[in-house]
This record gives sequence, C-alpha cells and structure tokens, in this order.
Amino acid sequence: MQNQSIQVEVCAVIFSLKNSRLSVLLLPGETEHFANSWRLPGKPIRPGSSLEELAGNSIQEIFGDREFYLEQLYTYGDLDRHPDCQMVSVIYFALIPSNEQIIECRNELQPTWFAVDELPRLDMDHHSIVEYALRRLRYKLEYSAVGFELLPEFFSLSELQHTYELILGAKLDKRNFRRRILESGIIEPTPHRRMGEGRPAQLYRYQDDAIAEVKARRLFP
Amino acid sequence: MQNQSIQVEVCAVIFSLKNSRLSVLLLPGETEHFANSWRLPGKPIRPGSSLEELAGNSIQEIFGDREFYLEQLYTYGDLDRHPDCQMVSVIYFALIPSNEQIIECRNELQPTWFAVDELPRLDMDHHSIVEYALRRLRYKLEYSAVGFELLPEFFSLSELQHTYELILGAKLDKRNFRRRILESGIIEPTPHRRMGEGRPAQLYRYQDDAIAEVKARRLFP
DNA sequence: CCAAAAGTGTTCTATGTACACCCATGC
DNA sequence: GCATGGGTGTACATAGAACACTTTTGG
Repeated sequence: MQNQSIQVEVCAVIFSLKNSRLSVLLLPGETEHFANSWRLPGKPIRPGSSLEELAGNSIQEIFGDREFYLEQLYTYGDLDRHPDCQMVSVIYFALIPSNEQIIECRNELQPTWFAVDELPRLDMDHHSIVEYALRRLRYKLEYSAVGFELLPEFFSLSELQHTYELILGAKLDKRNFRRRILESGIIEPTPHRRMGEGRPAQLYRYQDDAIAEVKARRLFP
Repeated sequence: MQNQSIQVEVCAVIFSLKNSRLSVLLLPGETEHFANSWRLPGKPIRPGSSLEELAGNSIQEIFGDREFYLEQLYTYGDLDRHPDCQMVSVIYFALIPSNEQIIECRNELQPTWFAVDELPRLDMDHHSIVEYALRRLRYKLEYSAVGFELLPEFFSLSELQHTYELILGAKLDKRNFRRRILESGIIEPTPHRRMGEGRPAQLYRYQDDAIAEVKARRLFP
C-alpha cells in the first residue's frame, strides 16, 4: 500500500481578505491521485534552505518580494496522509494584506482565493489543516496584534474592527473595540485621513515594536 | 562547512518533578562534536512510524509502557543547527508523573534528570529548545489542566498547588487556588485520604473527560 | 438639509485578589 | 495538649459588557 520512502515538505496556509471574506490561497491539486481537488502551496525540503525560508519562498513566488506575517503552525506526520509515501508536512501560516495582488507571471500556477467557509475539495488532510490554521488565527486575534497584518499600511479603526468581526465571525462593540485597541498602544495615529461617504476617518498605522508587549495580554474576551 | 544532506529527527523534552524541582531528562551528548554536553532524547525518522509514535517510543524506551502527556512543540529547521548536516528536529514535550521511575535496563543510556534552573551544557540549540518548552508549559498551566500530568493518579490539593507553584515559580493563594480548581470541575474527589503529619488530606483524581472544556478558560491570571 | 460613517463616556456586572482562623490527626 | 498540614468565606478592587447620541463630511 505504502512504500518505504519518507518525503518532507513545507506548506503554507495563506490567509487574506478578498471581497470582504476571509480567504485562503490554493493551487490545483496533483491530478494523479486527487482529481478535481486543490492543495496548499508548498515544496519539498532541500539542502541549503531553512524551513522558514522555504515557506517564505513559496509565498514570494506568488506575491513577489513583499513582507508578510509568517508563523509555523504544526508538523503533520501520520502514516495515512498520502497514498504513495509517508509524507511529513511542516505547515506555516501567513497573513497577506488585502491590497496585495498575485503577480501576473505566476498565473500558470492558477493560484486561487477561496473563502474559508466555501472551501473546495482538498488533497490529503489539507482541509483539516486549514481548519486548524483558522482556529489558531481566531485564537491569536484575542491575545495578539495579528489582525493588522491583513490590512494595508494605513487603515481606519472601522476597517480594523470589520477585519476582526470577519475573522471572529461575531459583531464587536464599537466603543469597547476602539478603547481597547487604542489603550493597548499597538497602533499610532497618522496625519492621513480617509475620505468617503460620511465623516472622514482618522488613519492609523501599526507600531511593530509593540507586538511583544501585547502578546501576553488578551485583547478580546 | 556543511554537506548537502538533510537529516530529520524527532526529539522529546521530558519534564517531571524530581526532588521537588521541575526537571528535564537528558542523555549524554554525542562526543564527536559536543564534548561534555548533553542532549534531548530522540531518534531519526524512519518509514513506518508517525512522528508522534517516534516521540512516544523514545520515551517508552526510558520509562516503559506508561501513559503520559505528549504534545508537539515546534519544528526546528535552521541551517546552522548542526556542524555536519542540515538537521530538522520535530520536538515534542512530555510530562511524566513524579512517581514514575527510569527502567533499570536502560541505565546504559545514562538518562539523567536536571533541574530546569541548573541545566548543563547542551548540544546544538537544545538549550533554547528546553527554554521554549518551559515557557510553553508555564503558559499552558494558566489555561489548561496540564498540571495533573506531573502527579500520580491520586493527589491532594496541596500537592497540586505545590506543583503549580514550582512550575510557575510563584506562590499562589491557597483559598483562591482551591476554589478555582474545584469550580473548574477538572478533578473529582476519591474515597482515599493521605495520612501523614497533620490532618489527613482528601485525595482527588483527574477527570480526563474534562480537559476539552477547560482548554478555553484561563485558570490563573 | 439629509444620508452616511466617525467618534465619544458612563453604569453595571463579573471576575480576580487579599486576607485569618478553625479542624483533624500523630506523637 | 501541641505541632503540623488541611480546610474554609467574605469584602474589596479591577476588568469586561452593555448601551445612544453627537460630529463631520459629500451630495
């Protein structure tokens, strides 16, 4: 059933906001085994690259040489994951700002965004991996500042609140949200304002030196 | 400097209470590169065993076929970890009840307990791995029931409190501790009592069906 | 002047914290 | 009967939750 080889790969669960929905980037699956299914981007490990570099490269191949949030999620290594070999997958999860675009020269890979509540059929155990990444993302929101990583450099407090509401799947109280975020000191006001319908919004920027302090405290109930 | 091979191994950070100190089990290091140093128990991956099985086996070789708490910690894969090859280490952490003994036939391995605040020189980056495992253990104590895993099947509330104080490195209020633990419902009283100096203590047992519920709530500030 | 989104404080409730004395047993 | 560790409740402080109106802009 299963031959004697072990393969080790690095994969990434890439989250972003697309059409006001939390979405995951997937590639078409390998057709030999998993017809009409999709898979997480990734690549086999190779000498000369660290695990994190490989995960970062997989993402930069799709989005270009941007900065983004990247964190190791879990390493899957059960015997029944792949029909042909024993597959060990080191999974990372990444957050891409909503304004970033897939670079055109990579269209041949057919990278595609799927809303997390409308995932297609996925290869192997990738479906449960995405679900786990989503739980971890929701949990991280409560006690760290990770939500900003899905927004452009400048954003309004309402945009930030909508991001949190999208990910947590719940409405948050506007005044409590603003008070907590501002008191936490993880964002700073900028001279910019966003004009649109209604009153212009103060724009804020993320202070990256503030991450460490916030990690210890829960921001949301 | 570094040849082109990649090795993948599974290691375990094994915690227990020895002489009223939180301790880690170490084996003598490989002498070719790391003279007079110690290392985490572990073994290379091999076809036919999942990662968790390999971690579990490494521990059962030392303690026999016991049950114990085992959880994946992190996968280390930087380039500069080992002088000879690129080493990927999937690290697990385990909690062994304080009454468990190292089985005698394994004495040739020279497994040795070291208090976490008096660690010897360790191979590679194993020192920072132990420190990370310790941070994770302390953090887990706050919001889950993991402390029981270091005690025998029956234990008194004072013994449990001392365990928490040892791991967290801080004194806890007796009444608040007892109230919170009992209200959480993660332990149940047993008919047994521990006799000794002073008033006999009610002994409790861990209810393993209660783990899931408690995971979401913080038990300690 | 109306629609639309931004912005702002206070009260109430729940949770955590601090704290001191009586109880049951062995010697 | 006394030394030793086991066992118990209440008052206070802090943090989170609920809640409605005013402000600024564009059309």
